Amino acid sequence: MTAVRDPQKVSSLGYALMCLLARRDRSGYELSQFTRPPRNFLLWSAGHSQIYPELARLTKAGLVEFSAVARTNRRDKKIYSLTPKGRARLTEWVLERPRPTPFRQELALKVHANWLADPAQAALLIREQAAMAQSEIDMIAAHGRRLERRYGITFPPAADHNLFGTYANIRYAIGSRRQLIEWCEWLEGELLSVAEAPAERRPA
Amino acid sequence: MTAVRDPQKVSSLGYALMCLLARRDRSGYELSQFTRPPRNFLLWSAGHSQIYPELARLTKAGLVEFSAVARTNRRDKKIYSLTPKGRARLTEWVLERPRPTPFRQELALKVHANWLADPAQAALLIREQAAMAQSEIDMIAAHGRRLERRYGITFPPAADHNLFGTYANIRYAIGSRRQLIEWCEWLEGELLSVAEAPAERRPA
DNA sequence: AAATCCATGTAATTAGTTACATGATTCG
DNA sequence: CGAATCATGTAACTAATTACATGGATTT
Repeated sequence: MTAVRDPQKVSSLGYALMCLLARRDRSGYELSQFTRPPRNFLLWSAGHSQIYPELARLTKAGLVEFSAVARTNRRDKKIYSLTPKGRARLTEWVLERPRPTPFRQELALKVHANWLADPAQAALLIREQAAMAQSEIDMIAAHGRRLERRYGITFPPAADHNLFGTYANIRYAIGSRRQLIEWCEWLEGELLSVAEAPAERRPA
Repeated sequence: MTAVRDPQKVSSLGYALMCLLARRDRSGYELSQFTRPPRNFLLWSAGHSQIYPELARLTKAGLVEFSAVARTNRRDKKIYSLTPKGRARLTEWVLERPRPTPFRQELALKVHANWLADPAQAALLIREQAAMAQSEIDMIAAHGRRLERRYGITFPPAADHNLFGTYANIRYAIGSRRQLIEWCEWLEGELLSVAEAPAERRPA
């Protein structure tokens, strides 16, 4: 009675890879570039060690296939593509309700337990987070400009353009970081306001 | 050479539980209420099946301890509390850089692959997401009001108040959802603009 | 009477991370 | 000549989800 996983069931990561393959054929290595910085902020985070086995599963399920590209003195390169079956499944899936994202941010924990620490030092941590968010915005915006150049378009693209989804996700990624920065700035101000209070009025 | 995990190493979930116990002693069941809706948006998502083993690990590591409360006709209830060692560890940890949150939202994938679907139907999905975010905002705001009543305070609390971290996280949770709603509204508008275009101008 | 809450756990499986392993090419 | 990039994989482990299991008390 050892349960075996339904080989037709596709994980979120599987769909992420299929989303990319729907646009164009790619190798596992190329796919892995989308799941790590700076592109990971737009789609799905994953390491390459998760991607290769997932591609094997998708292949077994008949949702993707690959052609081996032989190369002199090197291991074969596998170029994956969506099968018609894979495209059909992906197209259905796109309109289904996404599963809710579990909320797990260490920063929230540290803010929750903030009262244990010195406010001035906590403010420093928050300032650093804001700076990181800003540099991520810069990276993402630079990536957007690269795309505009490469495809000879200007953002925003029409909503039925191939790259519209990517643009929408860039917009989201930047917007959510701006919101984070605003929050950090408010938080830093609050923390500094108690940190700056005369020492006699604060507990040792 | 089978590697065994360092019993002193604490997972993020472990710190989440310690954060809660730093405020007051609680049972495993009570802790689990914080890690699922509606409170999960403020701290850390987890199921109870993850919490009970984690409490056992923290106990073994000497970071928390419990006193069994005997109850007639019922299984003992365990009330956990932070040990001095646990409090020290938590206090150090609060000021350390949080690990980056991996980005994994199915919605982003569906938006990426949006061009495969009918824009009018995609717009519906997006509208639904915005509505969900709004009802989450309402739940979180209601939770905030409950806290104000229960502790006889008015938000915002002073930055050195016990509940300041909770308030800050409520603010973040609401702000990020507002930002999501704005994005959804923009996105819906864009999708409808191509959906409403005369049929002759769109591909079948 | 049924559903939900209180309360605590374990088992099985899937998902994700970190480390190990290999080897050519290209760039500075 | 050393580092980064291209390229593909496996092994070991940690984290998270889903399902199984139990049972009294309270609410509808």
